[in-house]
Amino acid sequence: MPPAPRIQGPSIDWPTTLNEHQLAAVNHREGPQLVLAGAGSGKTRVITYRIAWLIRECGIDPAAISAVTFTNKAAGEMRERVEHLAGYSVSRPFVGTFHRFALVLLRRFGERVNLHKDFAIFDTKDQLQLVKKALVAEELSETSFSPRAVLSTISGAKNLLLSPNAYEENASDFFSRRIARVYRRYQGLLREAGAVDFDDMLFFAVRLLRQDEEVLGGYRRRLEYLLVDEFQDTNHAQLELVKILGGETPNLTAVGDEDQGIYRWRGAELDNILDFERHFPGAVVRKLEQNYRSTQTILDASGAMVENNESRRGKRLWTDEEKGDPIRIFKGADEGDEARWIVNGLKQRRDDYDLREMAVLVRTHSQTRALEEELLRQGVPYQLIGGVRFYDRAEIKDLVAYLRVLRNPRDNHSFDRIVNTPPRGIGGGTLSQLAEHAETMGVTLWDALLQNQVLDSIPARGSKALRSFRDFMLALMEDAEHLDMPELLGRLIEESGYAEALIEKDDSESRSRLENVEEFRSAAQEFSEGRPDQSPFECLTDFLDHVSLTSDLDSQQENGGVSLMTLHSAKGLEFPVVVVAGLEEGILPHFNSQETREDIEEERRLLYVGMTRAMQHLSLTCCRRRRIAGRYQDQIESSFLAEIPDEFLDVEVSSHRVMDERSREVYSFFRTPGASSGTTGGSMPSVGPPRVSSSPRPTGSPTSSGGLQQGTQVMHPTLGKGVVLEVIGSGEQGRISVFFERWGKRMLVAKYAKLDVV
DNA sequence: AAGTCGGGCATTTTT
DNA sequence: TGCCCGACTT
Repeated sequence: MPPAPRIQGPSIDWPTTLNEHQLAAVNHREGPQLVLAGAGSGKTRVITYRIAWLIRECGIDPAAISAVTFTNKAAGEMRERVEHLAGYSVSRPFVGTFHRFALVLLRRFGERVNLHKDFAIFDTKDQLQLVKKALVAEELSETSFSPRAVLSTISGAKNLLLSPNAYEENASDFFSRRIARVYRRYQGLLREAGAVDFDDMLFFAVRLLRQDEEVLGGYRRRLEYLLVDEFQDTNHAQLELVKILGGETPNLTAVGDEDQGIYRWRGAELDNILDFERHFPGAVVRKLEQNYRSTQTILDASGAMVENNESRRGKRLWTDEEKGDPIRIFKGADEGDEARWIVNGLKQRRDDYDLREMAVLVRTHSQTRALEEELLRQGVPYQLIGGVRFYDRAEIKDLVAYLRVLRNPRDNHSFDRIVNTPPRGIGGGTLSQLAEHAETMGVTLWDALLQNQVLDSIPARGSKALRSFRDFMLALMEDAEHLDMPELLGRLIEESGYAEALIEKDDSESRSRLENVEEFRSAAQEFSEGRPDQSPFECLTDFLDHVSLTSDLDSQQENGGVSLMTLHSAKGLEFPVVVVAGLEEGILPHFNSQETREDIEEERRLLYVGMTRAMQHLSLTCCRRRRIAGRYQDQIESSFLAEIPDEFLDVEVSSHRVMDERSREVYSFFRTPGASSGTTGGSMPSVGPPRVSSSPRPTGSPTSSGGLQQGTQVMHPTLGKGVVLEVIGSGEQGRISVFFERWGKRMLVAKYAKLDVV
């Protein structure tokens, strides 16, 4: 419960609380401004103080201010700080995520863009299943159209605000024309189910504002000041949303750091921040370069590295604090050796730091295994951040699907999920008959289920099960009108046989599932208690929205251990002690992200984000050999390592030698006939100083498969050195199988292979 | 209709 | 090496 309304927060002495540049950004009056806020330069501070300043010093109505960010967590922290600084008042500024902003809009006016009144929000897993359904409907095979790839294409289209029609108009090749059809079908399935996906929320919000002058007018009149955090992560739709809301003369404060843009692969456009003045003419640009987090060594080292990026405006971070320790580099023998060194190092720091002040950052989740094993072995408590999310668990998704159907029985997708969960004798045969009836009648599965003549035409066993399913669902729907949510959930878990099925099984997994079910129920309880004057139905809608938009229901609880997480999830955090592990080619930069300059630059930013999380002590590690996907591979240290000047480094090379059967095999493979050059180098990474030339890639003219034969040594612009194993076919169909020393066997399409003979 | 086995396959993931 | 999906079995 909020405390009694009051207007004033604590008194603020602005000039002593903020540095000169922060103050200028906070005191900015009219028009657009871009605040380029380096890591640790106090960007959240600028946003929160600016809101407080507008309210307290300029007398702006809080309701005329909106601040949007990307994560619930950031929004929550910001809200808290704003309330503290600005004090409570009758109205409040909107502080939340882009998606929540759009959701508020669409819950009110969604019907004006043909959205279902009670639309559900489908998450990534729902989306993927829907894409699969769409592929089946379009008679396309999953082998040639990978659902994930199709989904990401659709998502990309939506981010660019391309409707299925618009996308189709731009689709020139065979592949994208097919995708256009899947996109259209996918969107149809969503509509049919009365649902939207994450991307739709932004898409339809923009569409609504574009086509409905009344709604837009209302927003423009009310909303005077807009603040956007993490502007480097905005995609086209979000930029458009900001532009529309801002109108001709946007009072926009955009805060961001192009060096920390790490979501390009998800549609974020760095150009939104790089070309800010073009998007918002007359914009004032300010830089925050004083850092309050790290030592000068960390700032200089990371700065020197990220300077290799072209896509940046450039800045130089400095601090009043001391120079600090050099950055420790460790080159291990393998991932076990690496983990051992890391854990030993953390243990040594235990005297000076709490374990929760330490973090190990990795590029991919799979890297955590070796680290976890070692932490476990040495008895060092740790917490894995961002593993399986609560709401992603099957049992939670089941219950959510039940609730969705209760709220909106048209939701075929959720219907599919629960109709036989737990197993109640409604198998594929019965279901496809029901679906057929629904199809011919042109109604939803649920509507078909209500028709007695439909059930009568289905064999007795199946129809009996369907009837009983229908009856308890009908009863629950009635309950949903007047029971509060915890009670409704209780009855649901009971009537559906969900609890019973789990209790009956009684293995360790079922028990933990049952626990999660209970946890879900108490989450519902807590939620509904917080809003006593809502009708049960409204409360249900809000709760489902909350579940969809919240990544971890019970935000990570602190267990006092070392934090283990990916570089992506480390953004926005800081730790006195940080280790970034796996600085190897193929890991960081990741092998799927080194096709283009933009790919590489994003990987470099990823490392930059990791390094700048560190306050006092930073270590970077790599190893000569690593098990990747179950196979040992020889590794080459990341070229990023060579971009950090030696003066900041303290390098240690592991004395452990690695030369077992398998690596010898690979080694000898490259010394066999044909490899006359005598450069044994290849598969054995150098142990010397980290000096890899920054442009080692000879790019010659691409060759056709002509001239290539088994045993030919070749060079690929990104995959590196390899040996041709086999040439298959020729011309359009030609394939070449190559064994790359770094990646192993790869099949390439001859036409595009870009191979040079060595 | 539901459980078991084996092949294919492996990023990052704020909402 | 382990997970997930699909085919196959009972």
